[in-house]
Amino acid sequence: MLVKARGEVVRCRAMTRSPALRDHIAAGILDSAASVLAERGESASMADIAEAAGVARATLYRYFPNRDALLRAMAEAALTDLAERVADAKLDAVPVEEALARLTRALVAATSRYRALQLLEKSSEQHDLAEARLAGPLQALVERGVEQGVFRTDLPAELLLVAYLGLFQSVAGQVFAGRLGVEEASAAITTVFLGGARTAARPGG
Amino acid sequence: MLVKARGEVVRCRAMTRSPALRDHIAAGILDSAASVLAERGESASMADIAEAAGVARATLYRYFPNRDALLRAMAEAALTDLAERVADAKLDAVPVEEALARLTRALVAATSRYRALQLLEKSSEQHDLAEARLAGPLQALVERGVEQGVFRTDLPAELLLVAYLGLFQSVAGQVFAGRLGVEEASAAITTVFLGGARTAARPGG
Amino acid sequence: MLVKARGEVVRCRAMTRSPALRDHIAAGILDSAASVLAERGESASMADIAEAAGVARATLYRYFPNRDALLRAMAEAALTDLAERVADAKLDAVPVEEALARLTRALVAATSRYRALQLLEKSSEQHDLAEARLAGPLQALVERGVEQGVFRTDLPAELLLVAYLGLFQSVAGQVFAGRLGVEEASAAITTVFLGGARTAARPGG
Amino acid sequence: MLVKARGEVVRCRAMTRSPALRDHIAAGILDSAASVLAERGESASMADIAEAAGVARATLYRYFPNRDALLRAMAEAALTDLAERVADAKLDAVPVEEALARLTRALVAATSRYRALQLLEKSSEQHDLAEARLAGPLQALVERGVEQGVFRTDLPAELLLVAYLGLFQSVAGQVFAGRLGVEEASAAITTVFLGGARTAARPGG
DNA sequence: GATGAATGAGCGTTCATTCAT
DNA sequence: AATGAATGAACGCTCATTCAT
Repeated sequence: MLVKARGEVVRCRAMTRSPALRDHIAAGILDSAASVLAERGESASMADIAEAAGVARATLYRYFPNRDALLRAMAEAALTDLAERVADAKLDAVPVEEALARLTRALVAATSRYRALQLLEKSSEQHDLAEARLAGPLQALVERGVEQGVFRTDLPAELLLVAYLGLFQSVAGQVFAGRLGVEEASAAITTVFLGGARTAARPGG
Repeated sequence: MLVKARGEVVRCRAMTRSPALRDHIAAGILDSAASVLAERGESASMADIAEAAGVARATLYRYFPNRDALLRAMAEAALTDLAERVADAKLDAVPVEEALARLTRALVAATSRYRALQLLEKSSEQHDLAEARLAGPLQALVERGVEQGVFRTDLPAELLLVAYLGLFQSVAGQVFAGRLGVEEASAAITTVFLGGARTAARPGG
Repeated sequence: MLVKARGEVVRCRAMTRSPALRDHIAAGILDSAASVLAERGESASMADIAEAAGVARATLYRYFPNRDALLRAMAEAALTDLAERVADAKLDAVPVEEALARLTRALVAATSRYRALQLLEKSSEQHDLAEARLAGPLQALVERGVEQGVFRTDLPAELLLVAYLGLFQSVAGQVFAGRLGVEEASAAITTVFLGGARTAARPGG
Repeated sequence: MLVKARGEVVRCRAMTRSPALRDHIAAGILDSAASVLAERGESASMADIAEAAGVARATLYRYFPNRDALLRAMAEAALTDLAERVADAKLDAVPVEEALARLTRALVAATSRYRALQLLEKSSEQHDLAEARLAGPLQALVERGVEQGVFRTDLPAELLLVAYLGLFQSVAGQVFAGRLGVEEASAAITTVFLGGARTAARPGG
């Protein structure tokens, strides 16, 4: 439930008192930030966020050294949440196809929190850094698919993963936008990706 | 060859004299802006852009009333450029698969200019408004694919398009990042999408 | 009737064509400027003035190299006007006291044009430079008064002049403000100054 | 000793913490501003003033919402200062003539601060509003003079006051300019005004 | 020679970030 | 440890002045 806390990234100031309290406040801030960001988009100011969280601006900075750190912490929180769901999905226990479907459904369902991540798509660091948590299991799954001969081998596994993520992000976006239900979106992502990544697939020519 | 021109968006001040000259200068500014933005990211200031373009900041504002307008104009310019390439690809003249491959190659190749668009992905307006130019032919292609029985019919054409775009954006991003060549990326996008969108494709089960 | 023209101050650009036409245009500009300045105060922009005069901003600059020059030209025009009135008053022909009364009446009456001068009070140059035209006769008058034993000799003539000008400016301001008629103002200026400057006057103690 | 304080004009932002500190800083800024303005004239930029005051431009704006407010505050401060000196002079305790001499000496001596006011002479508001503080005692003095038969009654007291102010401003200006010492200036103002305003004075005719 | 555009400087503002209390 | 204030950088804008046509 804790959100980012004494992790390796922040920890800059505010190291005293009970860490539990710290985490609690930090979590509260992140929650407020998430809703403010979701409403007002990335244009929301630190002042807005601080106010929504009920703390002074300077206090906000005590917890998150700068705007970027806050956003990254939010992403981290979301990713942690998603990673949990992925872990819960026991992907290893089922065939690759089934695992992919299950995974996708879980992620799309959790997608509302994921929204904040959209904001970070470009600050590339988090791709490398934070997404590791989520990407790990995905990567593993894709690699298993390759090894088991389910996925084509003419493309590197990383590229397949990139393809999946793009597909996911784009179609999941339709769910945000209210143009698609969770089920339809999940099915679309899964089937299109499987179709495109399966061994059988032969390029158009 | 001119880029944004006497269009409906800008035209705020500086409306006199030869429109051709105006457009030429505006195009130059957009070019400079594109490279600055590409290098320094969205953090580049208007002053930076003005300097790069070799004009005074006030002049910059003469041409683009504010930062947002400038970015939107850049997106427009990029889209126009891409749209031209798509038009040049004569997609109607060849089978859907071939058309898709050609289209993808053209877009990926032009992708460097496309980078600026990344910055705008979220200012949604342009998605609806400007992208129409580019989305039109793509949509048409996908719809042709559906009609000709090349593409699966259990997913709406729009969704297939969304899937393609996500795939494209994600994989093309690898080209930006220097992790992939144009050819590999194009092939990956094309084959994965075709595999996933083809009639033959059967959901994971 | 001509206003500033081929004088020693401006003459910067616009030296061609018929000097008559030039002067005429310049006079027109000064007239427009005077009314605009009178209405809007010194906050009136060059654009406002140019528009009121019916010329392009750049043309305005052709006639008056900068804002200051324009204002100075206006002051000059006003001063010329006043100087004329002073000359007409034949101050030399009458006793000092009478001359002073006449002079004051003439100046106060012409005071409406003088308004523009208010704006320049602080740009000291004109005190030295332009006011010479007007100050000359005044100075002469005061000096005559001193020589003839009408005015006190314990104060330098220049200081008496300064005192007169302050008195004039302040009381004449009441006429601008509509709080005083020309006659009352003139009488007040004259009698107070004469009382204060006359030989008889004895300091407070 | 503090200068403008929790008054009715400023107080825009920065309203918290100790008002004493606020006032102190504001006073410091006004002091710096006064010297900068005195040196460079009204052309001094907000940046110049901020630098001279040793604060950031943004901070300057925190204390004074705009240039005009700053200038007005300076005028207020100067007037308050002058008003204090006038109050200290105990004008009521001595005969009118002596009071006038004392007053004038006090004002001329304080005149260096007064210089900033020159800049504002035309922004009429302060004439009506702020000068009340200073004009009150002066008016009272003049009225006393009239009542006691010291000053002539053929001119309204207000006009005598106007005359005094004009005289003062003009002659005090010579002190600014370094062309006159404090004593000479004071004596000139006093004797000329008394001579002109005394009952005995008879108009030139 | 008159014009539109360009320039540079300043204004007033917002905001992320830092400092002093 | 939390706060208000300070900072610096940028934004969007206006305007006097200059340039190129």
